[in-house]
Amino acid sequence: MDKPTASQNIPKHFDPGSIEDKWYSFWEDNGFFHSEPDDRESYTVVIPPPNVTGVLHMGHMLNNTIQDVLVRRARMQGKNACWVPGTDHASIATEAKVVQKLRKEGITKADLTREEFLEHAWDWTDEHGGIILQQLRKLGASCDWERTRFTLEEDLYEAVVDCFIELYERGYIYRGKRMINWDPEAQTALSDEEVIHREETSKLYHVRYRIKDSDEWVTIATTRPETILADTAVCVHPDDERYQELIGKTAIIPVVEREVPIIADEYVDMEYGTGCLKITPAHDENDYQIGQKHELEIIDMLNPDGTLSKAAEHYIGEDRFDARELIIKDLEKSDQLVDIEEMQNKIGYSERTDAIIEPRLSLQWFCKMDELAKPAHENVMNDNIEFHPSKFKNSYNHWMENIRDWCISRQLWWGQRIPAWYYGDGKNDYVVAKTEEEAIEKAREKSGNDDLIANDIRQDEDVLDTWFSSWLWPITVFDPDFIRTGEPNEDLEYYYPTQDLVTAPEIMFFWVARMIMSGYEFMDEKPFSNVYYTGIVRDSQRRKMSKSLGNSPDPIRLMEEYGTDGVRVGMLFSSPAGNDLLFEEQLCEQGRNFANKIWNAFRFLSMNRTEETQLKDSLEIDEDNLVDRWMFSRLHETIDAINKDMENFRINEALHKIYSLIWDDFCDWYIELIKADEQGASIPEDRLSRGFNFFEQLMKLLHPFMPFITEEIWQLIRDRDTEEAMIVASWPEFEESSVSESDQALFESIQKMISAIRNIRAEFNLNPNDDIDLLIKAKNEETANALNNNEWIFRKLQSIDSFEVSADLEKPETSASAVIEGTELFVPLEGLIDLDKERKRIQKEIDRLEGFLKSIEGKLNNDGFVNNAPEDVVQKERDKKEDTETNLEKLREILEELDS
RNA sequence: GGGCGCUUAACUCAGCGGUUUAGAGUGCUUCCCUUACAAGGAAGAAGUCGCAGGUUCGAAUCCUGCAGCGCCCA
Repeated sequence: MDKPTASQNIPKHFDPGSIEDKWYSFWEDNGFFHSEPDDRESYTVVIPPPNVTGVLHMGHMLNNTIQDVLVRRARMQGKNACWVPGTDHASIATEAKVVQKLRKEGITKADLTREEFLEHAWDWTDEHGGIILQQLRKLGASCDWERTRFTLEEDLYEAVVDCFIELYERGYIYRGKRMINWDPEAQTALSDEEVIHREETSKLYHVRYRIKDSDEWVTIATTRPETILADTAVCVHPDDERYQELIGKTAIIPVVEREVPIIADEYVDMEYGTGCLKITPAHDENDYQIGQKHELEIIDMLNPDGTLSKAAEHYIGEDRFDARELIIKDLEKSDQLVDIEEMQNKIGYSERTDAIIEPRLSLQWFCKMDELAKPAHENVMNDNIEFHPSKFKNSYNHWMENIRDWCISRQLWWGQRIPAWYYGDGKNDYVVAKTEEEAIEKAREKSGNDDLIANDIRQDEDVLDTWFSSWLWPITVFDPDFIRTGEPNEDLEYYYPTQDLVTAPEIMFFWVARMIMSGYEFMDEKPFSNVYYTGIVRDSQRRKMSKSLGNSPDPIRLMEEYGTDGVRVGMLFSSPAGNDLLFEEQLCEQGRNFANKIWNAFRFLSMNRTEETQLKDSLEIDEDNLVDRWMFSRLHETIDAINKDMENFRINEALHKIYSLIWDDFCDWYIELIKADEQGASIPEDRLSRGFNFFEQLMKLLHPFMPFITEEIWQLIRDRDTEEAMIVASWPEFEESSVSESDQALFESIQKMISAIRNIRAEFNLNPNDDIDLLIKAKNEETANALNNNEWIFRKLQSIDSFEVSADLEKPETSASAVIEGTELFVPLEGLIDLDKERKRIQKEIDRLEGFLKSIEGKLNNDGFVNNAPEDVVQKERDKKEDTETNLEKLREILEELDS
């Protein structure tokens, strides 16, 4: 490939669209993403598998960019980096979409057999599946695509079934009738985590119940009056003086006219409502507990679709909310509705269908949590697994301490079918087995009926919670057989435990906690060492970006418009760990502009290159050149800082540092200073070579963040063999000896002097091309020498006629001046200078320094400070005081002379 | 109700070990199309770090309380 040189036309604007696909294919085709176990240290990340039929949104964009940054850096560090991609079948979400699609075609789920439905679901998956993986490629994700997994693949499916059987045999899984969250829309049970509670204004209805054989009434309060139909008791607090008389009497439930006992239980809050509680054991968790305690009747008044069942006796077939209206009218008619009060309460909605959740007593499969949770809890609290940021340990701790058994069965078809087989209607007439044959055998044994045949048993119709499959992800992506065999294969041995997991805090309980549980249960080892929680991407009104709100920009469009590198940088820039990110397109613009800046730095260097130019293989600075030494020192200082930031997952900080090193140090100063000495001339070869060498180092540091432009430039700088590609280039090594504080201090003080001169030019409207004379009265001989040696820096950056530096220099008259660290700068401006303006300028600086001095003196005059603060801190203040006093003195002198 | 956060420039946010009268990007003002880059350069204005206490020699930073906002859990 020809390297761009002076003779070629390099476009002024970087065009990301023209190179991204090229480099992505190059990386993929050459196997750079692929990992096989070897002798190197492994660095492994498993992707949080997105919904198989989903499309990329901004949250994915952020999350996967962060993963890619971590993986690419690890790869450059020489680790065997493996990022396993894949998708999740997302049981309820996908099934809901398929049901919706069928509905549009006039088909309801009930019309279909399980097999027919699954055929539709697979068609849907084939049609929409994998789009998101394609989109991840666009984002530059360096995933090992050969390891792509899908949670419903045959062997992963089998692993989940194995896991169920194994945990059943270990005594963790049981079947029971318990209060669960029922989604009437999807008609399935949900786990506690799948219910979203939202605060709303509701009505609290006060309803009076007649006391049997008396004219007395008791008034209860409820937000769900339709459930009155299933009341089986009224409950008061045993210490409530208002109701002592009533305890033990019988109340008559309105509308259904059922007689129920009035019981006493300390659960009742005397302050809430009327202090009288209606008890509906079938439709409220707490009522259920009380019901159990007092052996109350349980009346289930709801059908699975949320309509009223025969057990309700009234409004049968009506939806529960219509029934609510109807019963209110009837209560009014019978004069039993006493009051309607407005109040705030939390209402549970289905995470997926947004239907209002009905607590319902139901026979489901549960996974016991206490034993499984123990090591998972401990090992996060003791930082064996580190959370970043650590504040999330608190919510994790709280959840773990209050953990409840996990409802794992779902009344759905899309997922891993529960391997339980029933041979009768009795509570325990079932066996858990992997195949029908095994089930028959076990059933024969358990029932004692040796004549049982396949027709006598039927498999459980339900599937398992999606998270019951994805909690095995870090294990089964490497070895799906492990759950069954207990013998790790080579991959599992090598890659497990993985290193880092990057995910959103909202799935800490759904997924992270459970992966940790399954990791310890099956592997006896953590699944990962670090969990990095990203922020939530919000819009400028702080709303979470979501499809339904339509407030999320399409990331693909953004990448096309701003370039993938630009969008990646834009997202990372304002995204510290765990803090939400208010996304605006402007962020992408900043990223794009940065890419363009880099491109033009490259363009400039290339324009000074000819076919004959020889670049040195590696960076060797000119030790006699302060600018080289300074840049080298800054480079190493930054390598060190970036390494530390990355180790602490302060990714945005690391990005800021490389951004500033490239833009502020390299472009604004280093490049300016290696420019040719004469207009129209080319940069001498050795200087140019060092420029390129530095640039190569910068590109390496930037590569994890901006993979495309860095690879493009890397490849345009030299001809490289495939294995010399940027993606596998070695991460720059930090050398402490390369950092020189004195070189940096000297150069920085020269930078300040240049800025001071520029300020003078701006204040007095001097054209950049107008020559000035510069006289510098150095604070001492040493400084005078140093500045004299670097006269060329001043001349390169400023149009200067005469340049004079000395420790004892006679001040010129009518000049503009500045004092930098005790060194005085004079720019004679006879005729041009506005003395009044200059006086004000100097006075302003004096005021600033006086304020500064005052604060220093405040500290030094404080005995407590001088006696208690560490000596070096006190000394620093003394030095500052002295320097400031020197500067002030000089400025005052200058001002005096201006006045005379 | 319990827990966790947040409140810093006009806007969006950094500020991790307490010690340069607080940083970045955007926006704003002035100048500059100086042949790498106007998607740029230079200079500049802009903040009693939510409020009130406390600890300390010293607090945006640690502690307590309050207010406002947000999230999670029941």
